[in-house]
This record gives sequence, C-alpha cells and structure tokens, in this order.
Amino acid sequence: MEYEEKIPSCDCVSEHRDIVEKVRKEMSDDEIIYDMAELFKVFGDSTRVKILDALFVSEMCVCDLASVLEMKQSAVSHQLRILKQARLIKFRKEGKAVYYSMADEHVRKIFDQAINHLEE
Amino acid sequence: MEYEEKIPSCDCVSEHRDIVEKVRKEMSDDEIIYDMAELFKVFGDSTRVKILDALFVSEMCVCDLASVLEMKQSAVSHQLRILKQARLIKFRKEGKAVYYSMADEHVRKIFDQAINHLEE
DNA sequence: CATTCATATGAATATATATTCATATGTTCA
DNA sequence: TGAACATATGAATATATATTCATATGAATG
Repeated sequence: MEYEEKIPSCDCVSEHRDIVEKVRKEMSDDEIIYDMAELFKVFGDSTRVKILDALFVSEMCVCDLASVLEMKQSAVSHQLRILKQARLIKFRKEGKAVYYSMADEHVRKIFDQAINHLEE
Repeated sequence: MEYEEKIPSCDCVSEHRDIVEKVRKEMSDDEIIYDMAELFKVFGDSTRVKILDALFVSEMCVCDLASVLEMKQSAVSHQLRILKQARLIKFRKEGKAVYYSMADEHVRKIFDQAINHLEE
C-alpha cells in the first residue's frame, strides 16, 4: 500500500501538485544544469574575465598576461589552467614561451549577452 | 627624471612592451569586467541555474520551487534573493504567496550560448 | 651539460559563499 | 485579535576556491 508521498523538503500545505509535476518533467537534466553552472563558475571570477577580455585583443604569453593584469605569474598560470580545462582558450608553444588565445567565438557571444543584460 | 617603470608582478625579461600596451589600451574597463564576473557568479551555482531553468517552464511560488528542487524553503529563498538582486527574476505577491518568474529573455539567450559551447 | 629563463604545480592560507537552523515578518481567516 | 501559514532573514557552519610562496619541469643557449 502506497502512502501519498510527502516531499520532505517542503513544509508548505498549499503546494500546487500539477505545476510541480509539469515543471519536474520539463526541466533540463541535472547533468546539463550541473555542467552549465560549472561553465558559468569559470566566468564568475574577475581575473578570468579579464584574461579572456585581454585575449580578445591579442594572443599573449603568460608573462605578458601577468604584466597586463599586474598579477603574479603563478596566479595567472593557475587561472589559465582552469580556462584551458573549460576549453575556453587554446595555446601554442614557441620555445620557452606558451602563447594563449581564445578557443572559439562562444565566449564573445556569451559576454555580449551579459553586457546586454547589464546595460539594460 | 623618470625611471623605466618596472611592473612588479612580472619577473619575465622578454616582455612584449608593444603588445602589452595595446592590450592595456583596448581592454574593457575594470568596472565592466567586475560587473560581468559578478553576473556570471550568479549563474555559477547549480541551485540557481536550476531555479532559473524551472522558472523557464512556469512561474512558481517559493513553496513549489522548494518542492521541485527538493530543498529547504530557506535555502531557496536565500538564492531567490540573489537572483532578484541581479534583476534576473521578478515577483508578484498574491496573499501569503510570492510568485517568482523570469525577468526577461537575456537569461535564455545566455543559457543557449552556454549550451552551444558545452555541446561542441 | 650547466645555467638561465618561462611556465606549471603542490601546499598553505585567506576569503567567499551555500546551506541549515531558528526566528522574524507579514498575510489571511476564523 | 489570535492562530496558522508563506516567506524572509540573521547567525553559524561547512565547503569551495583564489592567491601566494616555494619549487618543479622543460626548453634554449653558451
């Protein structure tokens, strides 16, 4: 015999069962939501936004990026690793130097939409 | 008499002065970069992404959202406040209940671009 | 092949923040 | 007006993460 399932986390009485069911069905999969949040987390740091913004202008080596951002080389390198893992930037090696640049046009588009929202 | 300014944070010798200067000039203002990072920080949490994703389907009261997300009412409420402050959601009051919904179409567009990147 | 230079990385620290609990606020209705 | 309900919020805790320091890796060069 089945009990009417009581969702433990909502103590409200006037829950709208139909709406809740509909939304549960139509929502994106948890994995997509998780991946999106992870991607936005990468954008959610001003150092990384600044790096991307700088790379829009020109490819650069780590040293130059550190100079532009006025930050320690190691701090920049740590952040570059995160951007690289998110496939937002790419790199090429030339002797001792490593030159980083934007991976594709998606970031530009995402940034533009963000600016649209901020300017509104 | 001016000294050649030594940027303290970059200890590299082979800095490319011209590139660094160019990038410094063409980069976005710090304030814009900061604001963008703050906005993305709001998107950078799976609970908040899930709330927005749910509100794409339908407006809902806090109670229903808590039910959909299987989270405590207070946790949802705290996150709603952050989304509200970022002007990503709006609300209307109806008796005791508060119904939340999407503020505009920007979020949809930003999410779509993010998905584009993830699917690539 | 030893040195120098550019970058990467591990550990430690400091800071930010998501959730929970307890409770406050505000609304409805008897 | 008092009881019940829906939401908001402050404080505390736990967790995540950005930066720094120290050092490792790896390439060029004399």
